[in-house]
Amino acid sequence: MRRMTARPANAHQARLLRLLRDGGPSSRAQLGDQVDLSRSKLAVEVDRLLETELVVADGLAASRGGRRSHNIRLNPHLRFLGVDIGATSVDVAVTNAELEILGHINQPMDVREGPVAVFEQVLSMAAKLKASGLAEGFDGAGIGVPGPVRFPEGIPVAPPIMPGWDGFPVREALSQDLGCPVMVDNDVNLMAMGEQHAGVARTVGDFLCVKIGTGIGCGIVVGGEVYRGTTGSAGDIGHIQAVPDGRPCACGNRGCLEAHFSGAALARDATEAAQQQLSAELASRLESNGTLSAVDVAAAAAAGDATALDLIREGGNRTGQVIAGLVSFFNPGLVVIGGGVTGLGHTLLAAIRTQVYRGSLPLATGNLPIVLGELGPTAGVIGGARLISDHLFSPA
Amino acid sequence: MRRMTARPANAHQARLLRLLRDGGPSSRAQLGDQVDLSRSKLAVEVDRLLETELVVADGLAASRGGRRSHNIRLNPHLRFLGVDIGATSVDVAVTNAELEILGHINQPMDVREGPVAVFEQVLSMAAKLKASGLAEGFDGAGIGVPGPVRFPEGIPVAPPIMPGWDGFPVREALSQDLGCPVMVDNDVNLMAMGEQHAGVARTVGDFLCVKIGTGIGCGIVVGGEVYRGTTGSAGDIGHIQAVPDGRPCACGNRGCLEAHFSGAALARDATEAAQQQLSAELASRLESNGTLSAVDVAAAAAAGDATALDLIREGGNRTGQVIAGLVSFFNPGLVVIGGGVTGLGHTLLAAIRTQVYRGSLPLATGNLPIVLGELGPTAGVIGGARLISDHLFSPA
DNA sequence: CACCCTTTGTCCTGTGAGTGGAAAAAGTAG
DNA sequence: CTACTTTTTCCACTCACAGGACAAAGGGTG
Repeated sequence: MRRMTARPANAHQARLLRLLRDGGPSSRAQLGDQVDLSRSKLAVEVDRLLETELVVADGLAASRGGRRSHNIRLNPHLRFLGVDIGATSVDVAVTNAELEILGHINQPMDVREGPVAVFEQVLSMAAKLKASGLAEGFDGAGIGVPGPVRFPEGIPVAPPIMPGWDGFPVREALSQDLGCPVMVDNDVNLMAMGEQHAGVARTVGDFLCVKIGTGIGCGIVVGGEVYRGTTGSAGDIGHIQAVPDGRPCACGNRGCLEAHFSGAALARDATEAAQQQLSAELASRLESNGTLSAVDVAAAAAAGDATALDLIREGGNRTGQVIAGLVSFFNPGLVVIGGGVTGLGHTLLAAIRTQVYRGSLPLATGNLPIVLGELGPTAGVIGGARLISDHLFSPA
Repeated sequence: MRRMTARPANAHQARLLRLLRDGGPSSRAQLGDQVDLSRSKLAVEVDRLLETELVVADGLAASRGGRRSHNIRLNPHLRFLGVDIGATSVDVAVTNAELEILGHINQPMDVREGPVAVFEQVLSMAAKLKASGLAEGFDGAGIGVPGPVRFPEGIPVAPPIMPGWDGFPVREALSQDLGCPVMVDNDVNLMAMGEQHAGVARTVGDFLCVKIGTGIGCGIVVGGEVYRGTTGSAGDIGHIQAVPDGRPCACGNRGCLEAHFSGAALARDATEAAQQQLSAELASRLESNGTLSAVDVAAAAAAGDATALDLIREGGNRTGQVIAGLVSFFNPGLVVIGGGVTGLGHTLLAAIRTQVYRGSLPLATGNLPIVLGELGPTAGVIGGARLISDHLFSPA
C-alpha cells in the first residue's frame, strides 16, 4: 500500500481526525454530538476525509433507537513510529492511527556513540518491525531524545549527556531515511504526552511529569499543551540545587538533584555501600554481577534490605523537596512520577509524597494526586506517536 | 455621559479594539495593515464599532503619499479603574481606554481590617478621583489582592495574610458598588500584566515577574497569557524552602524564602542588627523612627552601611537561589524583579543575578535578562486596567 | 495650474461556507 | 402492518468575505 500523504484541509477535518484517534471508530451521529456542526456540513467534511482515504467506512454502528449509522474509523493501514532514545537503551514501537501499540522493541544502546550509530540501530529496529508484518511503511514518526531540543527544527541543543548530538539535524535526517514526516522532542515531554493520551493524565489540563531515569527531568503541561520554554530546556530540573554544598555534579556545580538521586547516582551510592559492607544483600549482588544498578537496589529493597530502603527514602526525600517547590510555583492538578526508577515503587512514592504534602501549602496540595505513571516503558513511544499524530492531524 | 455598555460583537472587532488600545489612535489603513482583512470587511467592522460608540473618529491622519486617512481612536470618555490592594497600602488609579494613567492615589491601609472596611476606603478613593474631574464613571475595574484568587468567580481563597477575606465575593460586591464589570486577580499577576503591557516585558511571550514586597510572589506568563494554576495559587513561591532548617515561618514550616527575605523579614533583621549595635546607621534610624522598614535599609545601604548591604546581599542570594531553580524549571525569556524592595536596587539585583547565572545551566541563562520592573508602583494598577480591558475587549 | 501617480474610501458583485428544513431511508417497538 | 425514531441526503437560502471598479483626495513635477 502506498503511504498516506493527505493532510486535513481545515480545522474541522483536523478536529474530526483527533476525535477518531482518541475515541476510536464512531458513527457520523456520534461525531456530530461532539463537534457542533450542522449535519450537512459534517457530512461534507466526512466525505472529503473518505476521499483522501485518511478515514474509511467500517460497517454499521449499533442502533440508538432508529436507523443504524455507518461507522467511520481512521484508515487501519496508517502506521506511526514511536522512538524513545534513552541514555542506555532505546525503545521503538509501531502504532496504528489510534495510537495503539502493535509492536514494541527495546534494545540496549549508548547515546554517546553519536547520532549516526544510534539511528542506524533505530532504523534496523524499525526494519525488524516492518519485517514482522506489522507495517508496510510509516506515515510519521515521533522521536524522543534525552536532552533539550530546538523544537521547531527538531535539533538537539547543547545536550549534556549526548556529546556529538549538538546541532545534529535529527528531524531532517530521519525524515529522509524513513521517508515520512518526523517530529523530535525531549524524552520527558514525550512521556508526558503519553501519559496524557493513554495514561493517568487523561483528564487533567495542567500537570507535571517527573521522569527519573539515568537523569531527572520534568515534563510540563499547561492547558493540555506541552510547555517547552524559551530555548527548549524547560523542565530541566536535574540541576536544581537540592543539597547546599552537596555532591559535585558533572555540570560543575555542587548539590544538584541529579547528583544525589537518579539512576546513575543510585547505582554509585549502592556500590559504595556494598564495598563498605553496609549491606550484605547489596554486596552479594555486586559480587555476582560485577556492577550494581537501580534494579539491584529495587530488588534489595523488596527483600527488606535496610540500606537499600534508606537509599531510596533519602533520594525520594531530596526529589520530594524539589517537587514541593515546583508544586508551590506551578500549582499543578497532578504529578506523575515515571522513568526507570519507578521500579522502586511505593517506598519512593511515599517519600516524595511526604515531602510535597509537608513542604507546600494546603491550597496547592489539597487536591493534588501524586501517582506513578501507568504506562511504564511504553509512555515514551506512545508519546512519540501522539506527537507526530498531533502534527499530521492539524491543518496543512 | 452615560457609561459604555457595548461589547465587541465578534473576534474582528475585539482584535481592532486591542490594536487601538495598544497602538493608540490609528487610521483605517494602519489597522488594515495589521489585521489581514479586506478593506471592505474592515470598513464594515469599523463602522459598527463607531455605531456602538466604543470608538470615535478623530480627525485626519498624516498623508502616506496619497489621500489622507481618517483617524480612529477608542472613545476618550472610557474610563477604567485599577486597584492594587497590598498588605499595608492600596493604590487606586483611573486610566483611559489606552490604559494611560490619568490619576493615581496611594494610601496606607491594613488588609487585615477585612474586605468591608478596605472596599469602603477604595470606593472613597475612587470617588475622590471622580470628584477631581478625571472620570464621570467607570466602564470597568481590575482589582488585585495579595493572595490566591479563584479567578473565574473573583473570590479569594484561603489567603494567608488576609484573614476574613476567604470566600468574600469581591467581584460581585464591587461590581454592584461600582456599577460596572469587575475582574479580580492576584496582585502579582496584575504586576506581570502591567509590565507586559507598558513595561519591560512588552516583547516577551514567556516570563516570570517576581514581586518582593511584604511577602514574595511570582507572576507566570506563558505564551502571553497569565498562568494561574489549578487552584489559582500558581506563583506562590514565598513558601518554597530556601534554607534547610531555617527560620520558622508563619505557615508552620521552617526556612521558607519569605521568612528569610521579604519586606517584613528585612525589617525584622534590620531591627535585630540595630539592637545588637551591629550598625550605627541602622541604630540611629531605629532611635529616630521607633521602627525600621525596608526603606531604612535601602537608605542605610545607599549610605554605605556594611550591615545593611550584607542584609540585602544575603536576601538577594536566597532569592536568587530559588529563582535559579525556577529558571531551570521554566526556562523563561525574561525575569522581572519588582515590588516594594526594588528600592534596594542594584545590590539586590546583582546578588540575584549572580545566583541565577551560577545556579542554572547556560542554555537557560545564556540569553536571559534579569531586570528591575520599569513601572514601580504603577505596574499593579496598569495591570488591573489591562485585566478588565482584556475582558471587555473580547467577544461577548 | 495641468497632469500623473499614489493612497484612501465606497460600492457592488461573485463565491464559497454554512444553516436549517423537508423528505427519504432504515431501523425499532408494539 | 403501523407508529415512531434516528440517520442520511438533498436543496434552497443566508451571510461573511474577497476583490475589482471607481470616485475622492492627496502629493510631486514640469
